[in-house]
Amino acid sequence: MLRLTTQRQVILEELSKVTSHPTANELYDLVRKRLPRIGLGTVYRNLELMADNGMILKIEVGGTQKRFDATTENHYHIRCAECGKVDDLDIPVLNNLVAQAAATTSYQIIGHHVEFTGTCPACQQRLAREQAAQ
Amino acid sequence: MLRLTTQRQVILEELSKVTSHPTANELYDLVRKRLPRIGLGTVYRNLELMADNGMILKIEVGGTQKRFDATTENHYHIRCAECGKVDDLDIPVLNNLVAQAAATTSYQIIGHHVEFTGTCPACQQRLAREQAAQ
DNA sequence: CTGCATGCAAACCGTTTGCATCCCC
DNA sequence: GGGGATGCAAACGGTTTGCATGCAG
Repeated sequence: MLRLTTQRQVILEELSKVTSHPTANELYDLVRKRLPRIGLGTVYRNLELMADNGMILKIEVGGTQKRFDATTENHYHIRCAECGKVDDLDIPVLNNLVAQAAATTSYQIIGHHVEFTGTCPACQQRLAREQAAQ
Repeated sequence: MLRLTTQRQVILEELSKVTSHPTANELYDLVRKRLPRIGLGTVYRNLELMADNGMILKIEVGGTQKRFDATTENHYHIRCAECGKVDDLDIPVLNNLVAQAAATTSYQIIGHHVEFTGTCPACQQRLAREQAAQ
């Protein structure tokens, strides 16, 4: 089944090196430093494939682009409404919430995700500076 | 400020009539029955505008398209991994979660959203039928 | 050797935007 | 009358896909 190609290895390695929840394009830039001839399509195909196989986590949060994470255990995120940056949140996963939801819906539940929206420190400063300038 | 145009009224009315969290395109189809000459751009512009003014809720969940909701109070959703359908979940909003998150991040928190993933009843049946057929 | 995986480029789809015209205040 | 709002169509950005070739098993 899953063939162990150089591209696949390098994509996974580069994703593991980084904690920034990169988009496919950001990862493409990282991987291209080691494999200059890799195609963007290959990056997309492999990210999708590895996510399906549970090797990585696909984070489909608000904002336009999908993001990826080498940490596969469920955890929550906060996204900056200004710049789109995504950080991990260190709060416990609410497993009891799944039971609660299961009791009120006829869907068969697969998983859940909590996403906070906020302003990251850098954008807080920038906004304060811009306001002061007026 | 917000001018009360026919288009704006009709978009809001049609969104209020419906509980299905329509995408911009679905809403465009609904609105076009009453205003055949309305442009898709107008629908997008007004949805964005009304969301910014707190008149409607913009739901940026997983999946590709944004969805909209005339109910503006925070509530949680479940999305079918198969067909993309989105339904409301009748579980209480976790306001204490915001305090918990605030304590562990340097972001200034604006809000939060919980999204469950699952298989909707219709897709459960379809999948069972497809499996039986093999 | 076989067929899955790749590189490349074109297509796709949802969304945004520029512009001339319109019409609400 | 003036400035925001509209309709239209073109542009945009992220993602997917078709195809000929390459390479892992």
